[in-house]
Amino acid sequence: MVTDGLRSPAHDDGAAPAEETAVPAEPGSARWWTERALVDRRRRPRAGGLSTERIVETALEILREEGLEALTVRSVAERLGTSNASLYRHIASRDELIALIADHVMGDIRLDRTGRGWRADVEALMLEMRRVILSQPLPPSAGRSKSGSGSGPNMLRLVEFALALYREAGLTDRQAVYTTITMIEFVGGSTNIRRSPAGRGSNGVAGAADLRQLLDGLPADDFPALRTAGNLYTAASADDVFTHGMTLFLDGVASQLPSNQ
Amino acid sequence: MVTDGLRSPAHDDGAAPAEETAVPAEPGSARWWTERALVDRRRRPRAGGLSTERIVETALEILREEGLEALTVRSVAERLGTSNASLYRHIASRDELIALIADHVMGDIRLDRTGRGWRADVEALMLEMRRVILSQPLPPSAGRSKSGSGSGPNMLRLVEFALALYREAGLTDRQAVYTTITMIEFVGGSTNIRRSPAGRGSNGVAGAADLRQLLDGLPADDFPALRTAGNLYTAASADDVFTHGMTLFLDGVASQLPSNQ
DNA sequence: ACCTGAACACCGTTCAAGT
DNA sequence: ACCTGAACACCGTTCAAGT
Repeated sequence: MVTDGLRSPAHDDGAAPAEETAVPAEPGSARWWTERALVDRRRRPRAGGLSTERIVETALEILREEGLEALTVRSVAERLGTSNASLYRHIASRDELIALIADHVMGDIRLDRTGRGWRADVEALMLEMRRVILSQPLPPSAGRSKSGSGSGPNMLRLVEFALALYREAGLTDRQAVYTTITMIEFVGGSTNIRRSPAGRGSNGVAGAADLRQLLDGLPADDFPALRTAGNLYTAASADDVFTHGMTLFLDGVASQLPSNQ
Repeated sequence: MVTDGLRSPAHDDGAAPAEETAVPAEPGSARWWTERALVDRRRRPRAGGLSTERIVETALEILREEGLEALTVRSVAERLGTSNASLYRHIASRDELIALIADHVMGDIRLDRTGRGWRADVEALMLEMRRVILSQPLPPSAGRSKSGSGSGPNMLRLVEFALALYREAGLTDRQAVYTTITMIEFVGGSTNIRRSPAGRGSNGVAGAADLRQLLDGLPADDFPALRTAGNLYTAASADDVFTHGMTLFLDGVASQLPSNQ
């Protein structure tokens, strides 16, 4: 399954004189970011013309104002006052656009030390990550879910910051790497589900009544634990769950520090 | 933003005589599952006709054989030998189909006790969840990312099992609920990113060389931690990272047990 | 090198008409 | 109640032709 992304079932192996490009890099992957940096260098933008930057910012506007479904190549072009075909001079596909947006947004994450030790630093970082990811309107994992994700400049900057944090806290290089990746996955996972239908910043409480009703309709004897814990389950806010999960994570990290052994 | 899912910008408030339905429930939400259970009861299937079950199973075939992009309402209809319009007698939209698939797949998760204590039980459960989620071919969070997710019958069955596990381990009701949700989010998050371009069961090692090259091209002084930890970062396998994260999680849970205080 | 109108090959969904 | 052909209103992407 090498020609992923192509629609035609016909492969053209050997037809082209093999210009080293072989398989096109998947948007968001390490190779894609590498190749993109090279291509970007030989651009000759015109006065008042398009640019990747302008495209991404316009796309982000649409995303925030109208949601993911409204974000089409055509809608971006329209808002920019050009034809949709013009965008393909700067991005090769809609997937590329989304990969660019995903990393662009991560640039909003503030990377600050609190001065109150590693645990406070990590906690602040995780809350900040969550804040920014949730400020992204709709595609909970649109960009992040792609394979090889996390290779964009802003994600690398985040990884660098986190690695240093964990190393200074006392973890080994190996532990720091694994813990950093785990942290990123965990925060991402916490924003994937249990967001209320309304979207944005709501806490899941909105759907509590609906969930309550669903549980009430269940066969009484088949879900004893869910029955007794019912109210807690339906009313659990996403923020509280995140705080709890973060505590578990931090406790786990703490138990690996040399000072703890 | 109440008319989510509709394309027309025109609202028809007051036009319809308000048949209690108001806003249509979002596919995968608690209310949607509840309403669906009712509708399913008054079906009168014909001999050899369609059924939601057949549609979901056919869709899953396409998903496994050809990936998410190939899964269209039309392709499902074609494989079933009917017109695409016919499917709309059983599902109201493609989103509904995906929500049904997402929960259907969760039915493959085996819920067994190991007999070796809560920690072994939780570990087995998490590995089993991960196995099944990764066996789902491509939509890492297609169904799970929708708001209010986790209300399908198979997810409820999983939640029930996990709640009982944590309660018996010694957590309070509240802790058990929060820990269960955290666990589900964590496992989901671990399958969202860092899967190799090839898809399936690969461990991220596939893209190691590409990532290595990307790091080598970075400004030397800006990423010191990433530089020194570089090889570990590029070569980290998704399975090893998951195992590490699971250990952090389990250690965190252990520290909350009464026996630990 | 950049931009564009027009077209191609798809989508999901609806609806009137049939059984 | 169920099924369907045909159509509607979109998509992403390509390509020849322009500057």
